[in-house]
Amino acid sequence: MRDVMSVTKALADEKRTRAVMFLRGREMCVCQVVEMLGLAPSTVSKHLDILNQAGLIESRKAGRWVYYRLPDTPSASVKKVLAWLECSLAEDPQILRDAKRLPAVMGMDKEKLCCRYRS
Amino acid sequence: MRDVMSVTKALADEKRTRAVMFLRGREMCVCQVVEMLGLAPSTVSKHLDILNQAGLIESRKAGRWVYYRLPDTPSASVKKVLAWLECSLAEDPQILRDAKRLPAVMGMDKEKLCCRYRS
DNA sequence: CCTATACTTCGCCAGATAACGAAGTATATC
DNA sequence: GATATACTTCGTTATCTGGCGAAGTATAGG
Repeated sequence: MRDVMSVTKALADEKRTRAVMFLRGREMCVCQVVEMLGLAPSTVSKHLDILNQAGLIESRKAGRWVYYRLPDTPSASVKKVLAWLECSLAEDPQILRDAKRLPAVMGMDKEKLCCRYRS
Repeated sequence: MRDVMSVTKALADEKRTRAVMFLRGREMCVCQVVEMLGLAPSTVSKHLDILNQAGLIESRKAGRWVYYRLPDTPSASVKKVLAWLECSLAEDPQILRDAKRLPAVMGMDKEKLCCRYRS
């Protein structure tokens, strides 16, 4: 029960669900997610932690950066719920907007990107 | 997005998720759900409304009683999420406890059951 | 070392949510 | 009709949650 509830609660926030969706197929550091969601770094960090605790994403530390991605070997339960999101949100306008914007954010110079949220 | 969020928010509460689970394969009136969850009728009514709005259950009015059940023809999305719950919670202790108690509650005289929450 | 920086943790605040009982609605029964 | 009853709606309260900025942690580079 606790595992399932941690997943449903994690996904019961639009920003977190969007984050899961744009982590499909790529790694992102926190500041890239910050740029995509337009939230404060501390807020994004918390969101990512909640998704991580639910097993919906995992993290990798590389120097100063922390990269988040979908789990390499998700549990059967997580795999199913990700597949559900995938097909239920495939044509969602917000998700499509995010997907369209994603390449630009991924391509941005990290220096400029990370400095951005201090202005 | 709104549809998906209404589902995740509906399931982000343990009582509501339990309710979905014990509505599998049977209709229940509100007072039976009240008995199962141990909550006030007004609270249960609200929970059932939230599940209903998300398309996870539907209702049928019969005289003074309102019966709730899983949807006869769920959307593809709802069908998938119900299947996910089904398999992720199959062996959950709380769900098993509920399943064990369910027959007794279903077998109770409705008069006694519904009067119960006025004491 | 010392500074800069990428991220997290902490403390706080505003808004959302779950819970209840009381009041309201609708339907069966007398 | 009047009463009882099954449920819903409303109003209130306590708790949870999402948001921020400030302070803390850890790592790269001078």
